[in-house]
Amino acid sequence: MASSELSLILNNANANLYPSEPQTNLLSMTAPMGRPPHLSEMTFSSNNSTMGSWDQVNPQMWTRQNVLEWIGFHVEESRFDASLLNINYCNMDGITLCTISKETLVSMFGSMLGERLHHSLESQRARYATDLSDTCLSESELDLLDNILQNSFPYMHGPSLGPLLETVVVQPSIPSDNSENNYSYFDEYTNQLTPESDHGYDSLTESFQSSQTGSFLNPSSPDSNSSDSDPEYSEMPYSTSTKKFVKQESGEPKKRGRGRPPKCQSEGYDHFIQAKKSKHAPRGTHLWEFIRDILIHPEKNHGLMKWEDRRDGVFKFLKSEAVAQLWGQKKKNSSMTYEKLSRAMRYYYKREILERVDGRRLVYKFGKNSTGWRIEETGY
DNA sequence: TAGGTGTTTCCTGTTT
DNA sequence: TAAACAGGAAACACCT
Repeated sequence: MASSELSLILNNANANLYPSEPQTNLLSMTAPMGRPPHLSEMTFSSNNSTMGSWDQVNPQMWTRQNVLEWIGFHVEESRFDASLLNINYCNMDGITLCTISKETLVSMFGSMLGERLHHSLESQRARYATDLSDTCLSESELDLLDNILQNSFPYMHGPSLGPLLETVVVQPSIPSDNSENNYSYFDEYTNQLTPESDHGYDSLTESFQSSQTGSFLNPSSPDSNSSDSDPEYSEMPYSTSTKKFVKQESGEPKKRGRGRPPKCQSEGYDHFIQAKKSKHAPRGTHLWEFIRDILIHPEKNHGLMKWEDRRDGVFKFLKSEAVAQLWGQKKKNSSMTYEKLSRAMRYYYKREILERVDGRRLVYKFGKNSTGWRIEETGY
């Protein structure tokens, strides 16, 4: 099932995994290093009480900046004493925000501001509430988001928190059928992974902007196997579906030919191409490096992958589709699946970047041409 | 601009 | 029966 929010979560994850560009600071931080700044130590720079870009976006699509901007707007509007707030409560993205109940908002921001925020949030959501009937998160996604929330608000305990995920809905624009979307595992990843891994891929902002333009409309969804009659395609705003392209070409849906079909030239697709070209992925970050980076930070990968034999470089995918989605987000490709990822992995056999591990599913081994994963290299 | 590289996409068939 | 594996084929995007 589609999930632009999960896509955003992935963007966040990738932005944190591979922070390539400085984020636009909405806040001027004056707090000393080493501790999270209190809200009173910051100045909202959202044009003082003017609505920011958040007003133009579905709350579920808000970035952390959008959320901060939104909170800042209401702090200003209500002349609320910002010193009473904790910045930790403001550090969330839209999807997380939308899972929070009114009671929780009140407990976080106080009755006055909390209620105001809740009211504003509901209003905003109502503005963008379209066809949410079939876009609820799957149970596993809810579980995963629950984890996200636990990670995001570790300081919030007790019954007041309530069932935060009850209200989670997702948008239909970016199909992503994977049930293992546990991407905010990386929410706290900031600057944790190997610095070399930052090769100028995505920034959160750009990922978000691109997704806003429809750049990531998903041409196929992994679990559906995307049959030609998949109604999802006909509802896509832009004709980015390769299958659709084939259909249009031949008139009658038939077996498509081998290989990657040429992409269509619709206006939407031009936009897509533009977005991609303007933010190309430079060399340096390869799939195997991406995999390696997840592996060499076991304390952060939260069960996506694990070492089977650290010394020999044998590892296993625990959440294969989640890893694939994460990789897809990194490459701005929302239709990435484990099947495709694994094909790319298999090409590494020839180059001896990976070695085959026979008889074991989801298990691979680094080959002699891979680097940076050995204990001697990483130091741990 | 052409060629190389590294995927990405899709496929059929096989194995677990 | 589904998921994963295997590998051919071709397209695509980026780099040199």
